[in-house]
Amino acid sequence: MGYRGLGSCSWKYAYHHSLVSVTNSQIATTPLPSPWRHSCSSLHSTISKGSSPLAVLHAHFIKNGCLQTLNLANYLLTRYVKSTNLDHAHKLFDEILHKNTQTWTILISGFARAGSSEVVFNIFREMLAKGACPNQYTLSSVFKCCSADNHLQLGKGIHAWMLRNGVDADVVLGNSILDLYLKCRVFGYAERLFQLMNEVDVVSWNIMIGAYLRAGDVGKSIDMFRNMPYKDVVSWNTMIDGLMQCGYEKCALEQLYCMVEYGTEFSAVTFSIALILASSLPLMELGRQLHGKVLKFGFNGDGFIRSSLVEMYCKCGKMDKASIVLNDVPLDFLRKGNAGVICMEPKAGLVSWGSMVSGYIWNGKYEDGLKTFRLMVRKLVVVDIRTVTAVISACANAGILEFGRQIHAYIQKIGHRIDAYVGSSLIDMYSKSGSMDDAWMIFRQINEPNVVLWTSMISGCALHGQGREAIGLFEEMLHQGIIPNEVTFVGLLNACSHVGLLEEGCTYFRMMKDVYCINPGVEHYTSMVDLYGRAGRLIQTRNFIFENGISHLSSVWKSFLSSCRLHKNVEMGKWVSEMLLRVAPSDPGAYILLSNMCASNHGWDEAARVRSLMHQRGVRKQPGQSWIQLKDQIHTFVMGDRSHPQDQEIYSYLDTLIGKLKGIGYSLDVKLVMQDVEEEQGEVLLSHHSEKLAVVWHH
DNA sequence: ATAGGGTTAG
Repeated sequence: MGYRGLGSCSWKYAYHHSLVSVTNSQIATTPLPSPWRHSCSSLHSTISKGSSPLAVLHAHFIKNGCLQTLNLANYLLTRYVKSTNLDHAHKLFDEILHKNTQTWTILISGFARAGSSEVVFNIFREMLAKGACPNQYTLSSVFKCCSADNHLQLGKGIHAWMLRNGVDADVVLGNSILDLYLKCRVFGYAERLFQLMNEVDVVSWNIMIGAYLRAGDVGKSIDMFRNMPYKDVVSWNTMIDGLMQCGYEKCALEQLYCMVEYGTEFSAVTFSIALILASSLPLMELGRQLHGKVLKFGFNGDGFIRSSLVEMYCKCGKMDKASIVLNDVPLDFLRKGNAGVICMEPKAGLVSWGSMVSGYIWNGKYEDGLKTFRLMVRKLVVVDIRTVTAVISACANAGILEFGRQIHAYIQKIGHRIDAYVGSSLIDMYSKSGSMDDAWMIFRQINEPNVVLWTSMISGCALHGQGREAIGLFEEMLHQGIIPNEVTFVGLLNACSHVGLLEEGCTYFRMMKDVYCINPGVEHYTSMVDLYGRAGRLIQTRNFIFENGISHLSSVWKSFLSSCRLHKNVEMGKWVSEMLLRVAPSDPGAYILLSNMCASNHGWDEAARVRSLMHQRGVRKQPGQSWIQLKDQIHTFVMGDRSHPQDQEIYSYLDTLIGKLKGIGYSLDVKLVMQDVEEEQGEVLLSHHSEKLAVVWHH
């Protein structure tokens, strides 16, 4: 085992024979070396006194000069790495004077597993500089870091070096190179490598299929999935999860049933994925069956699965069931006295607590969410920052600023540093709820070159129509060497279109394609159509749509239609709405927009015809709602709503307010009402718009 | 030693 492939290569440093032979001694797999065994009993007393066993061993090695015995030193190094004590590992590493390939490799693979890519690259460079010869393990660790860090150049360089020197890669090493190329989206290279590899195993196929799914190429991945010679659990998991991520929930469910039929045993990951599937469909029945199996197979101690269960019940609206899962301590694990599981438990438990809090928010039960969060804080000392992040994100999407603020305060109280993750979700929350000052404060406070962080600030500016600020941020970001991604450009283009910065928008769109090689997605195209349309360049808009082959996207036509209305171009508007209805016959928005446009030109008959067509086709529109939060309570309003306990007061106050507004020259744009109602009635409907009701309640 | 699950932004 161990060293192969590189042994025969013409490694350019000559003195490697000795190193290579040492490499062949299999330190990590041999039983404890004898000096260690001798000192075992003497060590035992020291260890039991409470000092760290590894540190004691380390001290012992230094005292007896064992560190310069390579296999002993490597053994200790392995122990440090396995206990994820990387600082100590590095220190020990520096103390070892004569390192062999294995010494370097142990350290490199340790840091690679911890995700410290930069450290790995540095050690690897040092290793080459010292003339040590990397083996298959070393290289696959380095490749892993390359793919985690998107470091295509380095990976390519090493691969080229391997080819030049006739270094064979075994399957594992081949797979890590394959993974690198796929993670960096150079599919051509990956495909050629896949064909040229001497040996291809399940993992290779899984890597390929997973990559195609991530890229959204469902057809190709299904094709490969069918043709692969053997499928393991991971293959099925990858396929089911990927289909779900691509929005093919039904297909994913089908594959899940196929998997059962095929006879592949479920792993913990399968349960986790299947439960997420059940909550996104949502299929309560499937979820309950899965829950039964989870209990049967004893997977209920797994934090991921528990939180998926909680989330599933929350999404199905069964909060009581969710809270039962949450409070169900896995007694099995306690009884077995499985120390590892119990140690993991607080963290895993927190994941499900976080899901529970998010679940309450999802279901609009903010009070319960807050209560659960407080309980969580009281019961568990350490709060996992990741779950807190998810909760903040839920707050942002539900628009409950107060809750988010409390969590923010809590994070500061426990003294946790606000990193890019939490920061991004906080910025998102503050900007969505209108507190731009707070958003800026967080942004300035973090000062990290993180794309998501900058993107959330740019998007926040876009949301508030601060186009110039967004552009300023973007330029500053480029100046700092941060590479923008597709989401960054969504925010930036939106900012441009909101403010009507046509020139700038076009420049950035070109920059995105030409400089950053990002293929525009639906959002980018829609933004561009919006940009041209709002600027009144209707012909240009039409040309843009056909030139880019995006006439199948309903969002594009909807934006175009709004622009037609904005610039009162009825003729173009009619044509656009025909296109829209052809593309999206079951989208209520299409009918509303069209009927609105007819109505604003007094084409009441036509407007009514559109509406009846909509009813005929069974398309229904959800009425718009507005919320407002006062203290701990959320008040919900629908247009013309009379259900609020204090509706009398609200309406009379609203009428007084509108009377006053009219007195100072405010007029309601009756054209904005889509129905064929009398002018007067239209005014009433508009003035009782849900947002107005909510605002009035506030006073 | 290589692949798979839930921290952030549209």
